[in-house]
Amino acid sequence: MFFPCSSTGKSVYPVMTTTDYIANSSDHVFSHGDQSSSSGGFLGLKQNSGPKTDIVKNDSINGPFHGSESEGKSSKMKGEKKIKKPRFAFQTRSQVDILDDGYRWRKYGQKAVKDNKFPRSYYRCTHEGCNVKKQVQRLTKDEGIVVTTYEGMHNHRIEKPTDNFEHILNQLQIYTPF
DNA sequence: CGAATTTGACCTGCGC
DNA sequence: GCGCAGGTCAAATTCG
Repeated sequence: MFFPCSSTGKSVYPVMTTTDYIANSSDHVFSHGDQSSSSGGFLGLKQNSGPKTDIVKNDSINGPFHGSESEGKSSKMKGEKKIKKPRFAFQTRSQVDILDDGYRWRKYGQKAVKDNKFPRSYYRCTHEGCNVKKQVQRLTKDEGIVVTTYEGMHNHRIEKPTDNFEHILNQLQIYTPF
């Protein structure tokens, strides 16, 4: 296991899913045939079987995320929150929630969601000026799946040299039309 | 001792 | 207008 999360030998593999399902809350997106795991390693980017790799992301109108950072932190984040930031989610097959992707995340909240019995965790990138957020949620349907939703883009280099995962992220950025 | 996590309160958007 | 659901803050606590 050469993943950063080494300790627990989890298998992170396919990267895909848009953020549509989050906005529309349509569950059909989850019905991918995940049994295709272990198909040529974790790097499911090569949609060989055709199941995943649907990075489409729907940042709707606003186009690129220029306003991702610098949110109105005046008092309690009021106003100027109209622009929705582009978000995109991955589904990962993992036994642990903490998917260490090489960045340093600080947890700032945890909430129970209505449909899922598992709580959702909110993380924020600790890098100065990098307000990238992500949330991790485990599916009630099958707890082997963890959905990680990223919000925003890192404006700095990866902090932890994690072997080849940086390469994966690179590909991700290529796939994402930002 | 500083940084990260925990956890309940608080805020906001949305549907009724 | 109210209540619910989701998202964030911040004080206290734990961890390294």
